[in-house]
Amino acid sequence: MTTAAERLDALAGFFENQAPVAPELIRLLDLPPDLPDELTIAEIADFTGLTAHTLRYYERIGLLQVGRDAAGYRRYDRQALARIVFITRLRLSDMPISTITHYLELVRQGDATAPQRLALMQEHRARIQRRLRELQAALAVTDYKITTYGGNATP
Amino acid sequence: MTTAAERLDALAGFFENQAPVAPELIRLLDLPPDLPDELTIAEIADFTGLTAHTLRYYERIGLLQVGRDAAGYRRYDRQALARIVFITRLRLSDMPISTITHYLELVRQGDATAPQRLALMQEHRARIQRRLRELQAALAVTDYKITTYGGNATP
DNA sequence: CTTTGCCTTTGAGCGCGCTCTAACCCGTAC
DNA sequence: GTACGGGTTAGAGCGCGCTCAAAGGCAAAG
Repeated sequence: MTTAAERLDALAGFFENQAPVAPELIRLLDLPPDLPDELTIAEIADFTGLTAHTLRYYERIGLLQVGRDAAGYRRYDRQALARIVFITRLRLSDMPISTITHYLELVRQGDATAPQRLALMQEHRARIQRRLRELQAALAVTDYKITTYGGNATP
Repeated sequence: MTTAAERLDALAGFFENQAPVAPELIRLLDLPPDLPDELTIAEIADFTGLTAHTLRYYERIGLLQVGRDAAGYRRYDRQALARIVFITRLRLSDMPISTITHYLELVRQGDATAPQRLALMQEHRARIQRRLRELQAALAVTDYKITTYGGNATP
């Protein structure tokens, strides 16, 4: 069994494809080959590492749309799963939920919004790169401290 | 004039030195050579990019101790400045304020706590590295999206 | 039939890190 | 003197992203 994080890696980037998730992806994702087409909230939570609470919250604020079965229970198909993974990836890079919502809204509006989506992603990439530089600077300070402690107990 | 961010880089890592800030650092930091020994809150805010509100807040929660002049105004010496920069660096790498407070408390307790401080920094370094990997994964997804938009307007 | 456990909804609560407000004080410029 | 642009305090408020609680429904196991 892989970890939730590894599975996220495997699925990320594919949420917009209308085509069904490719078989090799399913293998990568460690899904049982006889995986039902629809997953429960508990399975999605287990798979992605999000809590069921968070998944319901995402739906409540309009970040996600999920169907229901006869009993009123949520049913997630493979595309929903891929979308959740994509959202998770954006969240992990600190994209605000409002921006993700906006992005997905653009997707729903169709091809005409592609340039805006591109711009949004480029801006996000720049932000990530700034953040990477910040973190590397912080890492340097931390390493400096660690080295100092290693060589000399006096701060 | 350098930016606040560049000045932060120059000062980071030196807060614990009891020695006065070295002259070459002062040059790096773009401080006027006749810099008074004590700075006002507005100067510190300008220098670090923090707001005066935030500086007061940090002091209120015990993260910082700052002296007062005759009129009751805060006066920051060079060591205080270096400490603020160090704190800022840790904050930028998402160290919780409570952990920074704890770390500075250990520093105040003296050399005996060096091993604990070392451990704390090592743990923090590991966290930063995890975060760097996460961000790089997110960057890959973002780049995938950008490439897709570049090659083909259809998502 | 009842227990058990997971599901549903709405709404409230929370932890973090600021950020702002109100009421007041200080020192320089006119 | 008085206006003005700083500073001071204690305390309240806020935005974000969850997280939990209450009250109840569904279905398989015993």
